[in-house]
Parts: sequence; C-alpha cells; structure tokens
Amino acid sequence: MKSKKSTPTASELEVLNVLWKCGPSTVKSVHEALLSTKDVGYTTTLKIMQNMHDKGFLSRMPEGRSHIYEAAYEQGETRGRLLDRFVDSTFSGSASSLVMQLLGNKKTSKKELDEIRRIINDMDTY
Amino acid sequence: MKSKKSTPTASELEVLNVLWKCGPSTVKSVHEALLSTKDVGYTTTLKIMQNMHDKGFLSRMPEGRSHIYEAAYEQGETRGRLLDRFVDSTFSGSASSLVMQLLGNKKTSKKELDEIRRIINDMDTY
DNA sequence: TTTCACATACGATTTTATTCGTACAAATAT
DNA sequence: ATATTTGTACGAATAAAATCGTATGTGAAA
Repeated sequence: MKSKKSTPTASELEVLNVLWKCGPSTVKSVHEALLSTKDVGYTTTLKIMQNMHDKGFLSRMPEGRSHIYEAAYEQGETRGRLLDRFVDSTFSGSASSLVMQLLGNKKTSKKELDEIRRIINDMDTY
Repeated sequence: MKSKKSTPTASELEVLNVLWKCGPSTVKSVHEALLSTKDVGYTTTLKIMQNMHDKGFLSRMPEGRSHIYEAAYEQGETRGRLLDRFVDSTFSGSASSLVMQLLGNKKTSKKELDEIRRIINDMDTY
C-alpha cells in the first residue's frame, strides 16, 4: 500500500509558501510574513505550524530556546500533488480542459499567456 | 463593492459536476449519480443541496411535490473562479508555473500533453 | 535578584462542513 | 379508508480547521 500523504489546508499552504520562499525560519518570521497579507494572531500561526509538524509537513530543529522550521517536502512535489487533486475534482481529470480554461480566462495576463505558449513550444524539442 | 461570491466545497463540487453533466435534476437522481462514486446517505445529499441553494449555488423549481435543482452558475464560470483561487494559493498567482508543473507531471498522460500542445498552437491563429 | 520580553505548550472556543436520524406531508397503492 | 412509499424540513452529532487566551519556562536586562 502506498502511504496516503494528505495535502495541506489553505492556511497550511500559506505557511509553506513562506518557508519555500524564505527557507528555514522561526515561527516569528513566518508570522511576520503572514501579517503582510492577513490579520492573524501569533499563537494561531504557532499552533498551525505545530499541527503541521505533527502531521509531518514540517521538520524542525531546536535553535536556542526557539525552533527553526522547514518544509518537509519540496515545493514541486507538494504542488504536483495539489494539482493532481485539483485537476481531478474540478476538471474531471482533464488537464487539457484546465489549460483551455486558463487560456480563456480574462484574469490571466497576456504576459502569462505568452510565457505559457513559449514553454509549450520549447517542449517540441524533446 | 463587488459581491464576494464564494466557491463551492469539495462535496458541493461533486453535486455541481452531476448537474452540469446531466442538467436540471432531482435530489434523487443526483444522489444516485453520487452513489456510483461514493457511499453516502440520501439525506446527506439532500442537505448539501439545500445548503447550496441557501448559498445561491443552486436554483430550484417545484415540480409536483419535489424540486428540480439546477446549477446557478455555468461550469466555465465556476471553474474559472476555482482556478483563479488555486493559481493564487498554490502557484502564487503564476499560471505559467502551473502549466510547467503540469507538463513535468508524470501523472499527466502523453495524450493530454499532445492535446495541450495542440490547443496552444491553435491559439497562434488569433 | 527581580523584572521583562520572548517562545513554546496546552486547552477552550468558534466556525464550517459533513453526516444522518427523525418527523412530517403528500401521493400512491392496497 | 388505510397503509406504504416518496419527498422535504429540521436539528443534532461529528469532525476538522482556525483562532486565540493563558500558563509556563528561560534568557536577558535592569
């Protein structure tokens, strides 16, 4: 049986985004990063990170009387898992439907569209 | 202020997928469709659909002593909103990162990849 | 040493989603 | 007419996530 790694919740993902971007960090600095986007209490962030540690989403090392937390899985791996799940639930498993939706979406900037096109065309060389 | 339409939950999305596929339906037939994938009680499906109606995700019409439910928003519109949110939360707003992840994902079949490439190339005609 | 700031631990509360039992009303079958 | 089936309404139980208050300990500052 393959161990069914579960996926992080929305709030947990916010924490992961900080850690992937900034590298191993204390609760304090993660919390400060979160404050720039949302209004949340310190102990809330602490609790979420403790929960994530319990779930195995984060590893941590004692550093003085504090802890340094680190994402336990790479960004690409986690994103891939979330993406799989999203394609299944929202696009009935059809990745191409997702891309079509993306291309037709007014919210996706022209710059992004050009970039996507470039990526795809580069793949032809394989 | 723009009314902040919220997005459906995972269970609610399952209901929507049935309604988009089958068109306006009774609770009974939605429930039967759900049963083919998961094990769930009738009143659970009923309750979820009633909740969705309260939230404005579904419209309904009396039909005899029953109701016919219909998705209040089109599939494309809802998918677009979910996709926006997903790109933001999981790919920090970068649609091209999402596509790259998709292309590098072993779970995405070659057939899907070819299809995606074709879609992109067709867009050049615009 | 006494105080203050910082950090974690723990538990209570709130919120939201999910699940389903039970009650009730209406149509249908016997 | 009476019983059964079929449908909705309602509310309670459960679960998971998010939030925060308070307690406690430790190191630094006064």
